[in-house]
This record gives sequence, C-alpha cells and structure tokens, in this order.
Amino acid sequence: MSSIKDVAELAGVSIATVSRYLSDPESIRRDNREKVARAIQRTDYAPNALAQNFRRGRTGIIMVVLPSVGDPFFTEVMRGIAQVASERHYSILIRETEMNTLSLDEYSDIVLSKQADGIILLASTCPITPMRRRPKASRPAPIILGCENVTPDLGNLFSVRIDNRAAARKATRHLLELGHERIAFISGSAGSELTADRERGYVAAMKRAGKKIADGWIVPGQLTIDGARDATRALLQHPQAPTAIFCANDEMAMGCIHEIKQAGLRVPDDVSVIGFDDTRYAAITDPPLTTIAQPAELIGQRTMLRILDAVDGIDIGSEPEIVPHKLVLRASTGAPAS
Amino acid sequence: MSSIKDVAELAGVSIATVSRYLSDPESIRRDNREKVARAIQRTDYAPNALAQNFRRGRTGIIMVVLPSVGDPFFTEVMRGIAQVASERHYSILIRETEMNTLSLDEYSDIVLSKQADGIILLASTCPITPMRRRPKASRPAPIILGCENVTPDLGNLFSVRIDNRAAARKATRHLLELGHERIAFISGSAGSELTADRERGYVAAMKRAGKKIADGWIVPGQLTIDGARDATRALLQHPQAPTAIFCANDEMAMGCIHEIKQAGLRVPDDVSVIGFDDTRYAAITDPPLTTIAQPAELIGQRTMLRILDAVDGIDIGSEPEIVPHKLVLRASTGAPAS
DNA sequence: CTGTTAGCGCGTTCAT
DNA sequence: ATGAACGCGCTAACAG
Repeated sequence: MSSIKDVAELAGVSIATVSRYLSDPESIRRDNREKVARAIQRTDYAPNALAQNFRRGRTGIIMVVLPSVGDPFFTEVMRGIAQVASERHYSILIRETEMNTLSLDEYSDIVLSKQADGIILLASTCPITPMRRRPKASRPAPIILGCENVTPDLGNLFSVRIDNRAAARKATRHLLELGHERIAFISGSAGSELTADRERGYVAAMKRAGKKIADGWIVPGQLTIDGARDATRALLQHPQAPTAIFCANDEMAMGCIHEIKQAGLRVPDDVSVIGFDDTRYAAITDPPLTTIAQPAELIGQRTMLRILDAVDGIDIGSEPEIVPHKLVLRASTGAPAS
Repeated sequence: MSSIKDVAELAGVSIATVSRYLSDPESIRRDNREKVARAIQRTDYAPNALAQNFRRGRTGIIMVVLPSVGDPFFTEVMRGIAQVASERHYSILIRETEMNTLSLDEYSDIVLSKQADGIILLASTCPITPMRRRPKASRPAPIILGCENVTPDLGNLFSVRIDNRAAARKATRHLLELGHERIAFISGSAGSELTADRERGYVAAMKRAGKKIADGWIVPGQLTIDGARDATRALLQHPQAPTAIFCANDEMAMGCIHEIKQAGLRVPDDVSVIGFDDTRYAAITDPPLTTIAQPAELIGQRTMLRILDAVDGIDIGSEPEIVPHKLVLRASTGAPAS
C-alpha cells in the first residue's frame, strides 16, 4: 500500500500538507489541493485507519453487549444504535453474552486497552460485579445501559429505558380487569435483571387487587421460545392452572401460545396471553398478541447518543432516561371462561 | 493510562522484555517474569490495542455485510460466524446494507485502508459492480460471500452456500406431487441475487412438470413480513388465484400465512404455503411451516474460517463450497381442495 | 499557508 | 536472555 509519504513526494509537497488536505481540503492553497488530489488518485492512496486511530487515540468503535442478536426486540434497538453510529462515523461491535460473560472490570479494561471507545450493555444477565480494580481511575470508562435496569451492583450506570415495573403493572391490571384471577408470569432466567422489575410490577398489581399468587405461577423461561414452551407446559398442568399468562417478552409469548394450542386449548377463550415488547411478529401471531410496546428504536438512538456524549467527556450522570411505553390491545387476551 | 514504558521502569527491565513477556512469558527468565508480572499488576497495565494493531498491521476485525440483522436466518449465520470469531480472537463488525450500499471497490477500500482485515458479504442486494480501480493490486482484498450466489458481476468471489436452485426445485416438486397446479412464488426484491436462483429452481420445476406460470404469479416480496403480506393479498385476488404459495424465506411465509387467514381462508386446506430457511419460528407458526432447512450456523462457521484463511494469505480459490439442505415437512402444505 | 520535527505505544531487529 | 534503537503512518505542535 502507498502511504501518505508517497503521495507527498508525488505531489511535491510535505506530508503535513497532505494530512491537512485529508482533514480539511479548504485549508490549503488551490494549486496544492489539486496536486494532492491528483497524487492521491494516481497512487491509489487510502489513509491507514490503523495509524489514524492510533495517533488520535480512539477506536471509532462502540461495543454493544446483548444476550441475543436474534431477539426481535434487541434487533430494533440495534437498528436505532446503528443509525446514530452511521451518522457519527462510528462502528458497532456486537458481543453476545451467551458465550462469554464478563465482569464490569473486564468491560472497563476493554475501553482502557482501546479496543472500543465505549460500551453499551443491553442486558446484564452476566455476573456483573461492582468495579473494584480502578476506583481512582481519572475518569470512569464510558459504559452505559440500554433498556436494562440498574441493579444495586452496577453502581451508577446511566440507562435509557421504560418504566418496566409500571408497564408490568399495567399489563397485569389489564388481565385483572378482564376478570382473571389466576394469572401466571413467565419471567426471564433467574439472574436476569432485565425482567426482574416486570416481575415486581406483576406481583404488585396482583397484591393490590387482593389476588394470591400460587406457588409455581412465577416460572423462569429464559426469554426464548423453547424456554416459554417448557414453562407453559408446567403451568397448564398446575393444580391451579392459570386462566391468563403474562410473558416477560413477545418471543416467549409466541412459544406460550403455541404450547397452549398444542394442548388442545384456545387463546384467548381458554387461556389469555399477554406479551412484552411489541416486536414485528406480535401483529401476525394467531391470535394477534396483546402486548406492551416499547420504543425500541428510540431507546437505541438515545442510548447511542448518550454513550457518544460520554466518550466525548461529557458527564451524563446516572439518572435514568425514561421513555414511554404503552399497552397494545390485540386479540390474545379476553375474559376468562366462567 | 500506563504504558509499557511505565511497567518496564517499575520492573527495572527494558520495554523489550515486557513486550516479550506479553507475547510469550516463557521466553524470559523467571525472576524477570515475576518482576514484570508484579509491575503489570501494580501499574494496572493493559496493552494498548490500538498501538498493537498499528504495529502488527492488522485490525482483528472482520466486517459482515447483510441486509437485515433481524432476519432469523441471518441471525443463525451470525451465530456461527461469531463462534469462530471468538475462538480466533477476532471481532465482527456488522453493517446493514439497508442504509448504505457500497460497491465492491468501496469494500475493497475498507480492507486496504485497514478498517477491517476482511469482509463477508451475506447478500449482494446492493449494486455491486465489478472491481475496476485496483485490477493490478498485489493481492485481492479478502472478500467472500456467505449463502449468496455468485453473480456474473462479482467476479470470482468464494462462497459457502446451499444449492439454492435444487432446493427450490425440491420445494416446488413437493407441491406438485401433492397435486397443486397453480403455484405462485413470492421472491425477494428485484435486485436480490439471494433469491434469484430459488426463482429459477421454481420456474424449472414448473416447466418440467408442464405447468404454466401465469402472469403475476411471481411477485417480489422484499424478504419481509410486510412485503409478503402485500404480495399475498395480490395473489389471492389474482383471477387465477394459486392453491399453493412458495415463499423465498420463512419470514415471508409467516406474513403470507397470516394474510391468508386474514382473508378468511385456511392453511393448508385452501392454500398451501412453503417457506425457506427453517428458522426457529417455523415450528411454531400455525400451522407449523413446511420449509427448506439450511445449515445456517454451519454456513456461518465455514464462511468465517475461510475468510480467516484468506486473511492469512491462503488462496481459497473461487469454487463455491456447497453445504447440504433438506425439505422439512410440517403442516402448512397439503393437497389442494379439489 | 507550508515545511520541519517530534512523538503516539508497541514489536523487532541487532548487538551484547 | 536482555537492552538500545529504529520505525510503522499519521497528526499536531511550532516556526517560518
């Protein structure tokens, strides 16, 4: 590959002039500008991004950590992130937590060792421990949360998300208002804080309505289709089988509906199902899914904007940015068979 | 941040020794090894990846270009790619083509300007033109195709994929054998080579069976749910409405089934539907989807392994690596109502 | 506006 | 086995 030096030689100017041309063509005299342009053409020159980044001390990369790129909700969030990234000439590096779970310290190292300028955690399913190693670090590494709740462990990470607890209360209340009394909840995996607040909201709504939650009505489902299918089978065989099931995300609601039909029951006639996320599949399940809608793409955009602020040294604080949610009524919920 | 120099000073050795410790601890004397280790601990040192990469002349990044991260098929391919990447200490950089479509020359520039060591194209929906600018480049940039067909334009890019044409023939033949005569095909968008061979396979099977394909039976669907819904509506109103619809991917098949039911018809009683990909949703659609299964994760793994070979300077040729596919029979296809 | 100079942090010679 | 010295390609001072 030709380097900036070759271009400078061919153009008959210094490398500094070429460098200036690269960052701001207007800053050099017209004749030189043209000479440089021609030399670049002829040498087929492209700046070495590795050298540029090294010199500038930045990677141009934001790492996004999430449990599964496959989940349609996260896909939407990613879309928002990617959009902003592209505008700001940033690349995004995706890391699924499934394979390797890192501690916050290790994420911090990734930034300090210049593998990325900042990190967005879209879910803290991994064993995130508080930061110990660099308590006196000049400035904390830019790491923020998207859609996830802040856990006690996580110290003061900024986050962009909906009010999960309120949303879950709303969903549960919807079922209660339809007349359901036996309402179950399929949550994420045990360690997942992503759905913990949703569970709290469900519990709170049941309590306020004076409904008891039987043992076994709260069942972990791994946030996957298969997880939900297993959970649903267990619920249908429960001595006090629920007449409505609240799933912590749409993916699970899809598995849940399938399993209910598989058992020869009908949705919502025999069992109502409500989801969470309003993914693109929600409208085409059979029956179409009642669910809580989150502004996924907006969450992604806002999260990315804030991490870039943080990378630029702006203090974004740790007060979460709460975005709106809403209950979307479709056909998977109805009054219980009396 | 502390640099290698600080560590060397604190340990009382030269930076060369520290550097050696980093790449191969066994290569230095034990006492020095311990001194360095301790110094690294105390200075909280982490090697500057930017400097390392610059010095080594490699980015450690493979860029993956695909139309939509949301598509569950691509998600599976990505999983395979990510798996190998993680083993080989490579990062993957995702670029959706939706936003920006680049030419092969531009992709080539990305490699030459050291933004990535290699590029995997998972679909060439963008206007990929043959390479012009650097015909005499010492070595072509490592760019290969995953799952996509090689188009005439694309010169000699290596690829890993199934035999799309044969698979489509098999799917079509399945419908023919059930007794269908009016079979429609919902393809990808016009420019997409990804599904062009599937269309050819469909056409070939129809022809061989002596069935005519009416005008309007081949309809572009954008590879999305909504695209398929529009296409399906059009097909149902066609004067010679089909009794079976072959969708170029599962995502579209899901939209198709929904739209058929929406119209008050039943699947497969009134219209049979067959998909392509066997994504994780195929088993839980209602009815479960008959489809062509591709070994998506394998495709991802193989593609990644080969691009890494290419990055290492190994000549991987341009002969495509064909992986097996199979027809998965479920409940969305049946004999036509007589 | 331009050229000269000095590193950025690391890996890698070449001596020792 | 180790240290001194060089340079990767570029940007950002500074001086002219």
